[in-house]
Amino acid sequence: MSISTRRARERANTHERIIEAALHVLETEGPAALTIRRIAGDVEYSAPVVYQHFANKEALVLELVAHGHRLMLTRFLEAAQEADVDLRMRRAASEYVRFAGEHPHLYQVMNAPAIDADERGRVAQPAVDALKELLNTWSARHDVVLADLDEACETLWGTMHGIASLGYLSNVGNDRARRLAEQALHAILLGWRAEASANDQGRREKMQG
Amino acid sequence: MSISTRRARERANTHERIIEAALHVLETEGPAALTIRRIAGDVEYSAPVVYQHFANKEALVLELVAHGHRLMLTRFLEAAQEADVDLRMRRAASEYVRFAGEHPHLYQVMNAPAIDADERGRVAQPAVDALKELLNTWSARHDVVLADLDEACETLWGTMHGIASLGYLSNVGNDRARRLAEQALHAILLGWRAEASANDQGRREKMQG
DNA sequence: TTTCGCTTTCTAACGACGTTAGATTTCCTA
DNA sequence: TAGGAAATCTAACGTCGTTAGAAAGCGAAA
Repeated sequence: MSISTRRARERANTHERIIEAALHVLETEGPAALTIRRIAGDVEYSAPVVYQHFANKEALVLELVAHGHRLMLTRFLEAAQEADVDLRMRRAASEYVRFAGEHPHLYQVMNAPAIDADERGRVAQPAVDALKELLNTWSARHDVVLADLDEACETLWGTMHGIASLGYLSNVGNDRARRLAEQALHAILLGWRAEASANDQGRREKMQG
Repeated sequence: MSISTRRARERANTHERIIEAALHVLETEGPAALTIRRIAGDVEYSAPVVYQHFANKEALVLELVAHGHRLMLTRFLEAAQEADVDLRMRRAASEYVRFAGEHPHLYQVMNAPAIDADERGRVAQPAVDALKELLNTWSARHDVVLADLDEACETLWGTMHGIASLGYLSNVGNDRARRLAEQALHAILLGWRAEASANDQGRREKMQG
């Protein structure tokens, strides 16, 4: 038994090393440098060895995407330590954009259209759930009844992604993008609260009239 | 003179046909199918001919990006026909997302990280200016003094791009994305107005106290 | 200890890509 | 109608992802 377990351990180790090497190349040299031969060279193997661990390049890249989302979730959960709900949302937005700025290439691959939408959805689910919960407690805290929590979630997610994108699509730097994200979040939440209180007022007037 | 002008005309014609062929391939079959050989074949030439009209593939793609932005600007200006400022903004947002949904591959290339940020900024400038003007009249209409018009513009742009991205990044369809965009825009504008009126009230109280 | 067989790993290759050099053809001019 | 410039093509280079088949390594049975 000992020998096959050792083999399995070595196999798993190589698997891990390939992912690490790929991640390193991606982060330091960008997606164009991320070739199978390069990765194989970095782990001191020939190219075909990579295919014993991953069906194809896409599968390997998907692992990097998953890794990226786990990393992002960690950040998110750190921000969730914050006691105050409003500050928590603000920090979450800020950290999201900061992540995009600190790992630009990884972030770009995480959100590349080439990645299958279902797969991306799968690996991003935990982060989406965390956002959903956060948004839920926020709405409870401010007595704001959101018409559709999922839609509100998507709106926030999309907004943050769009503004984070500005960091590399335009020449808006990351610091500025972070400020923009906080402002946008602030405006949206304020808007939702304004709408909610307007609805309340409308309902009250109807009751009285 | 007649002969060299004819040559120039033919040259320009070929140039145009290459762009059209490239655009057609991109829109109907996606970026993966957009190869030099394929484009050349579609205009019934051999591959190297393309290089007499474009320095390299990137330059050709940049023309497609520019074309896309012109198309988008057209939509934007159509939406700007709307008399009411608020409806105009709403329609602009809606049309932006609709464009992304109707030309998904073109939109993706327009916002691909591989495109140089400066070049993108150059071709997108007219649209940004139009948005800036629209936002300006909106803020005048509602007596909202935006702290920084450029930042507000970037925020809106980023937000719309992010939500439009949901159309292909996640499984949010284009119809839903368009609704989300309208809602997000509505919330942000409401938030800005709420903030502005809060500032006004604060100032008034200070004057009185 | 030596040979067998399985696993691991490598070399070589395929087809497609962007791109370039050099041969070939086309077409105007003298 | 011959010469030369312009236009165009064929062939190739180096790179990519990927696969087939040879070579090597290594634990177990004779």
